[in-house]
Parts: sequence; structure tokens; C-alpha cells
Amino acid sequence: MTSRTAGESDRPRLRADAARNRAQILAAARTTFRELGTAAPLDEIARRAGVNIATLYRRFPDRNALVQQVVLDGFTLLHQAARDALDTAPQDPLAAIEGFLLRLVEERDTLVLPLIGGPVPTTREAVELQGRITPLLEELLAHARAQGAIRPDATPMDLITTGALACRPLPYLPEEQATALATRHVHIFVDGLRPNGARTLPASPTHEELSIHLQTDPSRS
Amino acid sequence: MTSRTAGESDRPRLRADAARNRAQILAAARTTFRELGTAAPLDEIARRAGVNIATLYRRFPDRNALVQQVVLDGFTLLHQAARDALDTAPQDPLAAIEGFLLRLVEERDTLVLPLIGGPVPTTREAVELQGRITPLLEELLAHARAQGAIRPDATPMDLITTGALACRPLPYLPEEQATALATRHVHIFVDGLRPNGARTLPASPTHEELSIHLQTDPSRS
Amino acid sequence: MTSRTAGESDRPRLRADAARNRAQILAAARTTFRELGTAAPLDEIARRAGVNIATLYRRFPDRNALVQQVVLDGFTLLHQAARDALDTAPQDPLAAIEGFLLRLVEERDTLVLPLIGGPVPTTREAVELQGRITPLLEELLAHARAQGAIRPDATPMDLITTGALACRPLPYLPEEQATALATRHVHIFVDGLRPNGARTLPASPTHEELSIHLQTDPSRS
Amino acid sequence: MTSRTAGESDRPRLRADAARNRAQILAAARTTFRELGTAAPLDEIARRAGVNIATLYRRFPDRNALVQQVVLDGFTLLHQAARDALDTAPQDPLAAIEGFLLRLVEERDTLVLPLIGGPVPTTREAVELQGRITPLLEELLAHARAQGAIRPDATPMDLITTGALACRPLPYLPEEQATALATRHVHIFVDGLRPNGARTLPASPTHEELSIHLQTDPSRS
DNA sequence: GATGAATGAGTTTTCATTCAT
DNA sequence: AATGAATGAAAACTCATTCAT
Repeated sequence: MTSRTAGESDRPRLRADAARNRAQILAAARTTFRELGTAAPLDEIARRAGVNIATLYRRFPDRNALVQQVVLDGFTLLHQAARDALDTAPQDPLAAIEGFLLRLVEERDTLVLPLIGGPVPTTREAVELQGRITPLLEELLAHARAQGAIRPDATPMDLITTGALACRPLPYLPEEQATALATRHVHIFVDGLRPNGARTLPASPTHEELSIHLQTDPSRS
Repeated sequence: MTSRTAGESDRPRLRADAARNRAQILAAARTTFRELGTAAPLDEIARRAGVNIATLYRRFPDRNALVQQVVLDGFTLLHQAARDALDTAPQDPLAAIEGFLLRLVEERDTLVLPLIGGPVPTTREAVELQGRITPLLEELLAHARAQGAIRPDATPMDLITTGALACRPLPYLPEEQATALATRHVHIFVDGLRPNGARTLPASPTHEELSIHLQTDPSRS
Repeated sequence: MTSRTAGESDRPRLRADAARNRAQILAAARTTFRELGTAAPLDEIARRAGVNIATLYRRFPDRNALVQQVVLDGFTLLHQAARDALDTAPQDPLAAIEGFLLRLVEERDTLVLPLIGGPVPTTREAVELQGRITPLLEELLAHARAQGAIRPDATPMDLITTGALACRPLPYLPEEQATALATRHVHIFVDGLRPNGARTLPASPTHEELSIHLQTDPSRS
Repeated sequence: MTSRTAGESDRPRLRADAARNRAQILAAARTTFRELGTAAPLDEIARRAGVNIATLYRRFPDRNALVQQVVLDGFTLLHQAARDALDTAPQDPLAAIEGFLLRLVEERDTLVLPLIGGPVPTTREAVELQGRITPLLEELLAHARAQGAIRPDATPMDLITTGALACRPLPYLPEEQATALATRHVHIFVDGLRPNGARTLPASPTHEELSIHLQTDPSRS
């Protein structure tokens, strides 16, 4: 991945140093949001990025602008991961699903915010991107179902839920160990997706039901 | 569960009204920490508990004292859930494991903090309790292995990781739907624990490796 | 000095435990006021006295009541010291003056407040007592002047100023050393009071000028 | 004295407006500490300095940083006064000593804190400066002794004690009258320093004994 | 008479945000 | 474009005071 972030193409090209600062701010924002939540002090983010707080404000006029860019970057990655998984799905769809989930775990530093539980995306770009992901996952599952490689009642929401959960920070563990644990978790989960001996799953809320609730932000965090 | 909270027995008995306030403060703290993180404003907790902020401070001299009591209460529940699961393990050990995980999901309001990723427990009581949980889970797994009901490489840490992940708040969803999604997730995960067709799991960090890192708190949150 | 404090005779006799508490509160108040000023937390005084804050409030309805009692006790001591000095003045008036000042230094724990720089006395009793002290000191000086034992321009205010200064806490020094330094200081000062080779002193504000200003309290401290 | 304060040279140069604010904060701190003690509300200091409380915090991260700078400024003045006194000592050493003490009284607004009884200096700079003062006073006394102008047993500590006492605020008196009283006091004290008829002084704690105790701060005040 | 408890009103400290350099 | 500086507003924490036991 390059240092340019999603959605940047609309904007006038930044001076080299400004672009570097912007990237550093976003990187600092991601790790800080992961550790302290999206209510984390902006000072702290600026400090970690090595820039003055006023520089952060010049790039992102308010907290939400920063949060939304982080969200958008996350959705971009998520979308890309789903597309890439779809490419390999015809050969081994379950491996493709597992690869998709493991990639989310690996890149979860970039993904803190966009999954269930993150802030509601409010930019047009992010909302559109979000809408394009579920169909891709549905398609991924369709491949697997067609080959009898998966229990028939698994849904895109189950994959998103798993991504959301497995990407959550386990903040008191070093990266390596947290990744190892999350990887094992995904591994077992994917084994549970196989059809042999699968029990019937309890009912899932529909995507529509979920969407209704994804529009209101209960808090700043 | 009674309204008395863990560890209270050491302390001089509180007056009835004070005990009520204390319980309300802890309940408010749990929901607030879930929603806003452990850096949440203490005012907010006091407001939700219906007491003055100074009353909160009288009971809990600083934020950490409150956090630690919430952690302790969580470990108490976790310990009890493990013990109860062990009671039913002889009949159907996998059902006991699933019941254990689903109980954590159901009672996750009380469990926000004590699992991996929560604040490091610093009180003697909490540390002791924490240390007693892994052996119980090991015993639970031993039952399942003895009956050939589970893949042999699953560890207590896998169960704790799953509990930690599945209990994480999905804050933009109403309780009911979040519970439904987490329940399905656990269901699939438990199916993945069965031995038939299980692939070999990647390596797990050992309990010792993990313990080393659970002693330092990178931040207040 | 007994454990009864000045002005107590007006009040109904206290129960033995209450009297003990009252004395402990006053002792704690004196040391606390010396260390932290009269704005010191009343909690702290109650804590040092080993009683509940509400008990302090029962004895002294507000901070000023406590301060005034400490002031009154101080004036009582000051008055007594002046009277005692006067008794020995005929033999050696300069020794009497020195004895007076050194006694103030020794008992300065009880004297923190009543001298120049302390809170303005507002109770009738304290004001009366205060008014009786200057004449006693004037008489003491008259003896000394009559015997040619002192420079003629020294005034009661000079003695009070010296008492006020020498009684000030030097809080980072242990009692013993602070007393030693103050004792030497008084010693040298009294040598400076002798008439031989005395230079003329600069003008003193009159007692009347000073009195005017002693009626307003610039702050709570 | 210029508007720059001691120790500033280490720091990056402040912007002109910031330097002005800093000086105003220190001036306000000095008068406020004199009146209310070092536990005085920092709001009050900010208010008197005409700046926002947050501006005060930007310059001085906590109360102690402010206190220490005031201490340091005081030591700087004290050191300078001792050096200046030494310049005039050869002609009339006793006048030099008296001038030294009277200068402290006159400038006592700047000197509230650094003498015995003030907060223990904790910065390297202040400790060094403090250590350089006693030898200067010893030299001053040596001149006086060499000319037979002073009682032989007077020590630097006696001068420091006198400075400490004479500089103490007499807060219920207007400056002018407090100065007049302190001036008379110093005058008499210096007369007491002369050798003629001097009695032997009681023992003094040594400088070493005192130093031991000057390293622990019994309280914030 | 004494105390545990509660609270309202501070004071301290931090943070988001804007402005001047 | 970036930063040092300032500030108002919020949050953390303390204290004086009163009440109920």
C-alpha cells in the first residue's frame, strides 16, 4: 500500500512535507484510536505524529474529519480484501474466506474503525463503499455453497461479525501474540463453517434490521 | 448473584443506603465503560448512578479503584461460569463449553473488563482469581478430549480469546441484535472445535508467554 | 497550663470525652495552622485530632470560631507572659524582657496566631485581652528605662514585632533547631536593646496608626 | 533587575508576548504566595496576572514548577545582595551587613520563599545558588571580625535567620508600616551584633545539621 | 455526643479550538 | 505550511457543610 490514502484524489496535491505529515497523523490516529477509542485526545495524536496540534487541525478541521478518513481507509482495505478473495474463490472458496478473515486480522491496524462497532460512516464515499462490500461477501459465500464447501446458513453478516471481533485490539498483548491468538480463533471459526455435522444456526438479524441501527451514533466514541 | 460485590467482605459493612449507592455506581460504571471505554468521564457514571460525583469519590478514591472493582466483579463471574460449566461437563462436554461461552456473551455487561484486552488486574484478589480460571478451563477441555468430543489442540487460551472477542461491545447495535450476532459466532466457533475433519491449528503463545505481558499497563484505558 | 482553654468558663461544662476531643481539636488546629496557614482543610485538622469532621463542627460552628479560640488562647498566654515578666522586672528589667521574648519563642506553638500578622481578633474577650498587653509591656520598658538598662526609644511595638517574627514557623526545620536559631536571634536583639552605643532608631508607626489597620482582614488566611 | 528571570537562559527564547505573560505570572505568584501561602489557588494567581489559568499551566506544568521558579528568583536576589554587601564591606563591614539585611526587607516581596522556612529548593540551579550564599556571608563576617566591628560568635546562619524572620509578611499591616517595623527590628538587631558588651551566644546548629533537614518537604505549603 | 454519609461549591488540571507569528 | 501561544470549556478531584443514623 502506498502512503496515499483513500479519497485523496479529490483534493489538490499536497506539498511533499504536508503529505508526509498527513500520513503520519493518520497512522498516529489509527493506533491511538485503537488504544484509547475515538475520544482520544487530539493532542496525543499530534504528539505521536510528531506534529503540532495546529497542523493536525489544518489537515482535519475537526475530530470527525479525522475519524471519517480512518473509516474510509478501512473500508477501502476491506473492499479490496473482499475483491481479492473473490478472485481466488473458484478454486477453494473456504480457503478464500479464511484468507479474507486472516488478512483482516493482519491488517487490523488499518481496520480499527470500519467494521461493526466502529463509528457510523457519514461521507458519501464511505457509505457507497460500505454498500458494495456485502454483495461481494454474498458472492463469496455463493461460490462456497455451490461447491458444498460451507454450511448453507452462514451469511455475510457472520463474516463481518467475525472480522469485527477478530480485529478488536487486545491492547495488553504484544502484536505478535495477539495476532497468533486471533489467527487460531479464525482458524477454528472457519472449521466451524464447514457443512459436515453443522448444526442449525440460531436466527440472524437481517441486513436491513442492522442497517437501521447503524445510522445513529450513541456517543462520540 | 446478590447485590454484594466481590471483595466486599474485607471491608467494614456499609450502611444500607451507602451499599445501594455503591452498587448503582458499579452498575453505571460497567455500562459506561462498555460504551465509552475506561477513560469515560466519571461525572457521567455518577450521573447515571444518580449520585453526586463526590459520593463516587468517597467510595472509589480514584478511577483505578473503580476500574479494578469492575474487573474483580468480572473475574468473579468468569470463575463462577467456569465452575458451573465443569459441573455439566461429564454429560456433554462440548455443550458445557458452548454454554460457558454463551453465558459470557449473555452476561457480557458485567464482563467488559476482565478478559484479555481489559485493564491489567492489580489487586491481589483479582490476580488470584485470574490464576484459578485457566486450570478450570483446562479441566473442562480434558473432559471433552477424554470423550473425543473436541479437537485435541484447543487450549484454555482459545476459550478465553473467544470469550474476550465475543464479549466486546458492538456499540452501534441494540443489545438484542448484538447478542444474536455474537451467539451465532459462538455457535459456529464451537462447531469448529469438533474433532471431525479438524485441521491442525497454528501455534499458540503459551500461557507463560502471555502472563509476562499482562503485567504492564500501556495506558489508563 | 491545664488542658482547659481560655474563655471556657462561660460554657456549660463538657462531658469528659467531649472535653478531650475539644482539646485535641485545638492542638491539631494549632499545628495545622502553623504548617498550612489558617486556610488549612478542616478535614485535616479533624484527622490529626482523631475525630470525625462532624465532631469538629459540633464544637466549632465554623472556621472562624476555631481560629478565634486559637487566637484567644494565644493572647491569654501572651498576657500571662507579660505579667510574669513584670514580676521579675524590678531586679533585672532587661533579663525580664529577654525572658519574656524567649518564653514566647518556646511556647510559639500556642502563639502562632495572636501576634502581628495573625488574624484580627474579633471576640470581645480577645480584644480586651489584646488591649491589656501593650500597657504591660510599656510598664516593663519603663522599669528598664528607669534603670538605664535600655535604649530610650524602644517601644512596646518593637517587642511585639520581635515576638511576632521570632515566633514564625521555620517549617522545614525540626523544632529543636528552629528554637536554637530563634533563641540566638532574640539574644542578639536584646543585646541591641542596651543603651551603650545605641544609634537612634528610625521612626515607628504609632500604636494608633497600627490599630487602625488591625481591623480589616485582607483574606481568610 | 531586568525582566528576565533566573534560569531562563537554558530555555528556548520565548516569544515577546509569552515572556511578558510569564513575568506577570511570576510577579502575581510572589505577592499571592506572600499573602496566602504556597497553597494559594492558582486561579487567583492567573487572575492577578491577567492571564487564563491554562496559560499559567502552559508555562508552569504544576504548582511546584511555579514555586521553584519563585524560589530561584529569590535566591538570585539573595546572592546578589550578598555580593553587593561584600563590595562595601572593607570600608564599614557592619554597615554592609545592615545594608544587606535592610535590602532583604525592602525587596522582601521577591524573597518570600527562598529563606529558611520556605519550600526546599529542588532544582539543581537553586541548590547550587543556595550553596554559594553561605560562604559570601562568612566572608562578610570575616571582614567585620577582622576590624573588631562585630561579636565573634555571630554566624552566617544568624544573618540568614534574621533575613528569614524580617522578611516574613505581617499581612494585616500596610507595606509601609510593616517595613518601618521590620527596619527598626533590623536596626536593633545589628546594634546587638556589635562586640561591646556582647554576652556569649547560645550554641548554634551547624550548617551541616541544618542542611540535613532542608532536604525533605513536610507538606505542599 | 459522635460518626458515616451525602452533597454543592469550589479548585485543579486537561483538552479542543483558534489566533498570531 | 507550520508552529508557539492563548483561551474557554470540560473533566478530575477536594473541601466545607449538613443530615441521618
